[in-house]
Amino acid sequence: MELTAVIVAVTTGEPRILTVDDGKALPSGPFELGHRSLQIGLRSWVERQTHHPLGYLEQLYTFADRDRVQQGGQGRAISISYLALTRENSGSGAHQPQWRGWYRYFPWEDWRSGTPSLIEGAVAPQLRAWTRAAADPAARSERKRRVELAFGFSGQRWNEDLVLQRYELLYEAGLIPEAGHRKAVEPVVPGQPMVHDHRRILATGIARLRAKIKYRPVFFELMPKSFTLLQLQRLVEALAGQRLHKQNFRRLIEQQRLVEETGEVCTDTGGRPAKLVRFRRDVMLEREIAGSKLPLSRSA
Amino acid sequence: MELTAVIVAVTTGEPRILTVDDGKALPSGPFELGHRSLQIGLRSWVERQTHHPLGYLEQLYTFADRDRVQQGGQGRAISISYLALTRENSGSGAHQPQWRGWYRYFPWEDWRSGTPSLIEGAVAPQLRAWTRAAADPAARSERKRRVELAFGFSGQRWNEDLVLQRYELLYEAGLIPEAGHRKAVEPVVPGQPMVHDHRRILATGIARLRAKIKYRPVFFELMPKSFTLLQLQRLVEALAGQRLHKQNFRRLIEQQRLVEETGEVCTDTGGRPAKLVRFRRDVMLEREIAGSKLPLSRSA
DNA sequence: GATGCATATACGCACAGTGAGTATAAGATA
DNA sequence: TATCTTATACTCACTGTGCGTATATGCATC
Repeated sequence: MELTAVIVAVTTGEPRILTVDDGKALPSGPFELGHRSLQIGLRSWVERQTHHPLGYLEQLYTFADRDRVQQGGQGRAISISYLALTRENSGSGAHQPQWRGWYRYFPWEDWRSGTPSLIEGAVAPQLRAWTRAAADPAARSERKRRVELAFGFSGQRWNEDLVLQRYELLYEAGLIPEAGHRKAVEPVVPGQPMVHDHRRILATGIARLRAKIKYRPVFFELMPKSFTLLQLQRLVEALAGQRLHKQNFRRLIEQQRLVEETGEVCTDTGGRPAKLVRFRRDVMLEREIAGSKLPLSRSA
Repeated sequence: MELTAVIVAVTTGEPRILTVDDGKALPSGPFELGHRSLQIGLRSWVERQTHHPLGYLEQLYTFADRDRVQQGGQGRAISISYLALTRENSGSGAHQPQWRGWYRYFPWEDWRSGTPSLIEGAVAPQLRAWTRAAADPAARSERKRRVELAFGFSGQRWNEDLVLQRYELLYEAGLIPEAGHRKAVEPVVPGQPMVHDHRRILATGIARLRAKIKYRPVFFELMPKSFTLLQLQRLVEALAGQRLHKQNFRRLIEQQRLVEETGEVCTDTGGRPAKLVRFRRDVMLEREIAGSKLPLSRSA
């Protein structure tokens, strides 16, 4: 049994993850520690690695497929993955794990400066070729539908949450080196590979985080104690891979009363100094009871 | 390694789960089947049990705590739990698993006929006593806050999604028999216990399902081929444990174009016959790209 | 067969949330 | 001082949603 962790921090506007083996793997290992629960063991392990208190920890998924061969060969290898949010702290030393920007692994996921050029340059044509290569018309239209849905070709908006679906489509289409397709000259989509299914686990983590920030303000775990609203916006944009509307972002944060002013200002913003704010920890919990999208009946 | 499944069906307006051991346990077992993935193995196993195709299957959570002692004593016992949606089919035979209404295990979760009486009768007073029994004022106010949040005392709306939080609070307060608190005469809250942590797994499943129906129409997996809108509403109400506003529910379903008319009507409704509708499978996939709650910037 | 009952279906209205734009404030810098 | 840059305030339109009223259409009953 093995744990794998997607440990996220955002530094200088870039979302990064903690990696080992020169960026080719996520930190993982057999965590047969003496702790009462996996969660607690993982938490202390991550805190030793990052020298930062771990704000948020969440289980992602458990893989236990037969392809995952266990060392020793008896039974299935089980891999439990976690998502953790923290802040980067340059742990020195040669054998320290390293922080890497996550868009290096998924360059097609960063839409902050508009549509990434590799979408039209590499992804779209190769996915279209894969679509055409389907065996029968039914499979072809099914592929077409999935591609259009996940990548927003044909007009739909790009949905930043579908990270995993997009990765799996590319994988299925043989455009991901990890798929290990036979053809030697197989063209692949840019993006650094990882060992085993680590890039898939990372995609799961990014997708989960992107979905989560919409209904729970977990992003505060990634911020310093005090910050400006623009810094917060840049962080959310970094995670979502999308530009946000500045005025509306402020309104959202303010009307939810997520922050309070510290009284100080930050003058190194270039223009008018911005007020520094801090996160109101107490609302984190209030937010929990938020809304439902069911048409509830209060009276009857 | 063990799999545990929360298998849900809704019959005659009651959400039910497949149980074994006279309702005291969820179906589970060491699934060392020859299948490629756990998912596939579990799917075929459930389909054999229910004689129905399994519409929806989702991993819930993996427990691997030290308290869970493995038979044989080596290492942790790992338990992977799944949520499955299907339709009930009375499998005959004496040793067949049995369907049980899930509110038998969580009577405080059914608000369809107003606030359950056991909330004011048993839950609230005992939770208040537990709150008062905290060691210091800080712990007391923390308990108070958590209780008010989860159970909506002090004015907030009842949030039907917080099934797990409520169960864990009651557990922590010693009001759940499974907690195995020392005191022999410990008063407990009504609700049938289960073996091990099965009731906790069930709570996880209910919570996940209640959250899911808000942004993905999974409830169609639980319906027959054709149905009336009121039947669909009753099913959603059964899952959510809440009454819904009829006109708004219809509007919601219609404007999302989730169903189409079959042309037939159902006359055994009592009053004016209702049109029969069927689910439009194709929108299931469109729905995926739905909305984001981030203040996106489309132009800039 | 007229009447009432029960359910289905249609429509209207108020209000909150949200996408998007314009305008003003306040510091830095040439 | 003029200009640039960023911060902050305000407006407006549109949509989603909670909730109520009105109408349609079958059935049971007298």
